[in-house]
Amino acid sequence: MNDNISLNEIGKKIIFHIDFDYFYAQCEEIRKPELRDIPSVVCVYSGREHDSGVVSTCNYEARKYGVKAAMPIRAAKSKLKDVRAVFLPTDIPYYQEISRNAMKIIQNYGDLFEQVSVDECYVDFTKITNSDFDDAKIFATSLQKNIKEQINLTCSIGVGPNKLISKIASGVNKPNGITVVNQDDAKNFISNCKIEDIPGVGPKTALKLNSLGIKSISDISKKNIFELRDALGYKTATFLANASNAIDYSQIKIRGTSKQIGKIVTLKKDKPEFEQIKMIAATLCASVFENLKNKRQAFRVLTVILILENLQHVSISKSLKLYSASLEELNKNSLLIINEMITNNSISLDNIRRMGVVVSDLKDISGQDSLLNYFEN
DNA sequence: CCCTCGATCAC
DNA sequence: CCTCATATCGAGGG
Repeated sequence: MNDNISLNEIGKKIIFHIDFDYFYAQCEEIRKPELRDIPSVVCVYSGREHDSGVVSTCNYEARKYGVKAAMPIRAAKSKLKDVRAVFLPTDIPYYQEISRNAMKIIQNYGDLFEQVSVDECYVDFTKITNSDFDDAKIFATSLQKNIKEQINLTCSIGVGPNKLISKIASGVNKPNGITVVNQDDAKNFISNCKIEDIPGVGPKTALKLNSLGIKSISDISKKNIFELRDALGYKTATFLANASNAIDYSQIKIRGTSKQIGKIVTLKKDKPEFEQIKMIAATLCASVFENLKNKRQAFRVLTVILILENLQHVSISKSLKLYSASLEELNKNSLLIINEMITNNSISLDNIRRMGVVVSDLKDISGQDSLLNYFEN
């Protein structure tokens, strides 16, 4: 992390966090406007059993009935059993296309841009606003209007002196909201947030903080930093201590090529034979390979992940001596690892719930003919 | 330092 | 009942 920034500069920054509202469900509304009036739920069907899987996202009509992201599909259906509602599977390529178009509009504002995910990005508006938060509000309004007019997509924007504040701010007025928190208000703003509002603080970290007697954000700044480090580790402790004072040194970072590519699937409920496991592994490898090929990247590290029936994760990885872009290599090594897992770690086949293949330590190989030959196979 | 593995987060 | 993909951190071993 680059903390190498002079103090004068920090106070002047203006960062936008832009978040597309209920994104997948809103994309579906864009192509099927009739969905706007009824609860709609976009689902990730796992295929394990009928209707097994979770809610990816849903529109605000569905939220009125208590439906939420990450909720089991069956639970969502039960909440909506008495009303007309629509359940749809995800169509990621379609959402990506809408995302690309919207992100393009945002990038046209010119300054430093970091896309965090398909529906989220940060933009540095320091220069274009001349560090004026009133100007920033006008830009946010115009940006929102442009995206709405050109793509028919609504978004929520948080404006702050750093990524942390803008990220939290974008969640304050949703959907279609703008929340501006200037430098002077930032400390007060963060003090009134809940601990779990801080990005990076999930259930586990909240629990650890609680056991230190920390229940509010101002409790964090009162806590001894060394105690905090012992409990949370250096990075998280430092980040949180700063965050509790509305300080965030993290920089907007243009994201290049991916650092890892993976594919994970849920197995059908019946007890798998080893032959089936091998076939699934081959499918996973083929999918990862496709992705690798499209991105023109080679890998050096291969990881196989098993998720057991008790939801425990087990993973084994192997580093190759050389970078590889070969499906053969991928297949061969994934099988080696799976064999090792089953023999060494005494994992029985019918205890496997999900299986995944991930490649990492990736290298861009576009333009390298010798390696590209691998891809033609 | 590098490697491997697990944990955590958040989408 | 419990998806899927990615990034990051830290511990522990070498």
